[in-house]
Amino acid sequence: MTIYDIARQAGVSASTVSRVLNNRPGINGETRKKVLRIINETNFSASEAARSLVNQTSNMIGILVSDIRNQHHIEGAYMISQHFVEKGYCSILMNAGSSDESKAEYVKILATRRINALALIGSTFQCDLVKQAIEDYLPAIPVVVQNGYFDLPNVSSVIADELLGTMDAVNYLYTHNRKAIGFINNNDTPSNRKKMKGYFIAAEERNMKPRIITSCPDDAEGGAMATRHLLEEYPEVDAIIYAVDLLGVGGSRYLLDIGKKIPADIAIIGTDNSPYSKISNPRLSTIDNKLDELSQDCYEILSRAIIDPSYVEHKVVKPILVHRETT
Amino acid sequence: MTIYDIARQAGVSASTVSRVLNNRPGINGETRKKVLRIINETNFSASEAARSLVNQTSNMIGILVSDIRNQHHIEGAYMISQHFVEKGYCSILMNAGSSDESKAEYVKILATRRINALALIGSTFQCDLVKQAIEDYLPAIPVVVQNGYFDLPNVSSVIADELLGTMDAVNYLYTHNRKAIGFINNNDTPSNRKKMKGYFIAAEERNMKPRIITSCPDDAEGGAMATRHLLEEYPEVDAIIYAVDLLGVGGSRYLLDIGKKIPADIAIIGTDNSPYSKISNPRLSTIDNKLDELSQDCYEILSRAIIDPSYVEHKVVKPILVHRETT
DNA sequence: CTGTTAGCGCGTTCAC
DNA sequence: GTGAACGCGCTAACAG
Repeated sequence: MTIYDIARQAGVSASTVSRVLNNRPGINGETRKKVLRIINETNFSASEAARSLVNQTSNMIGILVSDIRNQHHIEGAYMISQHFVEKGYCSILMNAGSSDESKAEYVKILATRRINALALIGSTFQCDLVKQAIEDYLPAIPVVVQNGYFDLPNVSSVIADELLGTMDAVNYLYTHNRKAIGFINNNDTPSNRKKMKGYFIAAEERNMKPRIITSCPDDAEGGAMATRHLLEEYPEVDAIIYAVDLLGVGGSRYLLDIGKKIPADIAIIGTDNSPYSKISNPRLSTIDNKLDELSQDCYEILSRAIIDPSYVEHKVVKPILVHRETT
Repeated sequence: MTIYDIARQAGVSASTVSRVLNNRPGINGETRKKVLRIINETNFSASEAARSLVNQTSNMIGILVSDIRNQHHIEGAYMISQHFVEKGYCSILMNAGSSDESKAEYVKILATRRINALALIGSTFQCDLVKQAIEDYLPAIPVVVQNGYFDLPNVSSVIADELLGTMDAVNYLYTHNRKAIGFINNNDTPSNRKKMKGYFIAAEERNMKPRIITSCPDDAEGGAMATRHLLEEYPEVDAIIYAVDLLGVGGSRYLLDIGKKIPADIAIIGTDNSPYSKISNPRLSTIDNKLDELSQDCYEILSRAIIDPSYVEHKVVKPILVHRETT
């Protein structure tokens, strides 16, 4: 079913149908009505492929997330997606996978679909392959990275100052009488590197020996295990900062299980102010990296850049400490 | 940049470029190499819009979820998406919103994109508007509903027998000496109606008075509140089944806070075997509706139906009870 | 093995 | 206010 079929049934030409479809002015009211009637009767829907081809624009916004099952990334994707949908775009969300290769591949896939803008959610997109893919295949459309940075003329960034956030956490704990503060990291990402760096800097400033687990499985179980390891190596630990809330949830559960009191014996601070931190028992204190604010900014930047392709912005937002039951 | 540009630079015709692009056999090795070189040098990527137009297929799979932030729906979407991506499809995930209107609207949007297949994740898609939209706009492509059913020739379904699951939970509690079993529901969905129906049937079979909260906010806070209401009305309650794990997490926290022992005083069973149930403290016993199995089945059915458009299947999977620390 | 031609479904001139 | 003709970028059929 094409506009020609509609045209024939309505006794008009295809261009008239096209005009009706696109709400163009300068059409006889009766003609318009008749065409509209046929369109509805036949449940006709115009091919976006054909439209995209002639209009040279797909009306689509690409949103890439390394793993859509990740709660705080999907929240960001959600926010951006909803905003664009409201503006009439068709925003398509894709799971880009964990490897750099597959992320770059997805950039290319979206390029073949001729998207109008691209949002990359998460610091792990910040890698050479993705940068290269953008340079090669999307050199001219607006791109924004949530929590990552590229030195490219068409890509903006909105970054949480996680180094500062972690430093604040260490300093808070230190000034509240914790002198053996540990840090537990899950995996190696640009974002986590900033957190660790913040931890090291603050520890050094306070003349504290760093007590750190640099990697563990990315779940509650992993947090528990890593906590055990940390305590085995540094039994004196009286506070732990976790690179991710979920780790802290597992860790606090483990500490409770072995008879520690929280926060009396050991204080705990997670990261991200995720739903997990709110519902865990005890409720987790956490470094709020303001991910929702980041996403909001991503959307706004992209919106502007779609109108003015020369628009690029690099923004940094400051995290805050949220105190609940573990500090 | 089009294949004509490539053709000119390579000194061949556009069809040769097209053949190279599509790995068609019967091309001189040298010619192929030269074309490939130019393609790489120029970072050319073929327009999918044009391809879709001529091939009459977009190579896209639509996946609709009412709210992508919902953890167990996104898990399903993830699984289906990954499978199709491996098969070379471009699977696009969209947030269809909570209203029936917007869900139907998204069906239409995907129709204009001429997707090859559609997966609807969640029982809330089971409504007249969506059914109508499928009939009108996607009457001929394979559709599958996870946890919902339509009487339409092209739509399959994979359904969790939640009625049975809830009955099992009631019966388990009853045979373990709980005689005042409550049920807490969040919102009105086809899926939740089945759970409540199961609860009512089992309660009646055991001659138990139904003790129920029919709606509450869809979060831990809401679960806590609803639990308080339930206890106010029925102080004798010695077990509670929650329509959703997260409600149970909030509920158990509330019960602990007011000094109840779990499961000694009150046993608790959630629903879905979600991550929340695993990490909560105490760890939640839960009705596992096997959502991952459902999604896997959705994928398999859709795969088959893409090849054989007459293929339709309606499958029911049985839930099981998972016992952890609250029973 | 390769080029020419036509057409996919739509939007957009430019006539009338 | 409306239609005819062309072109968007690509693939397929047919020649050669």
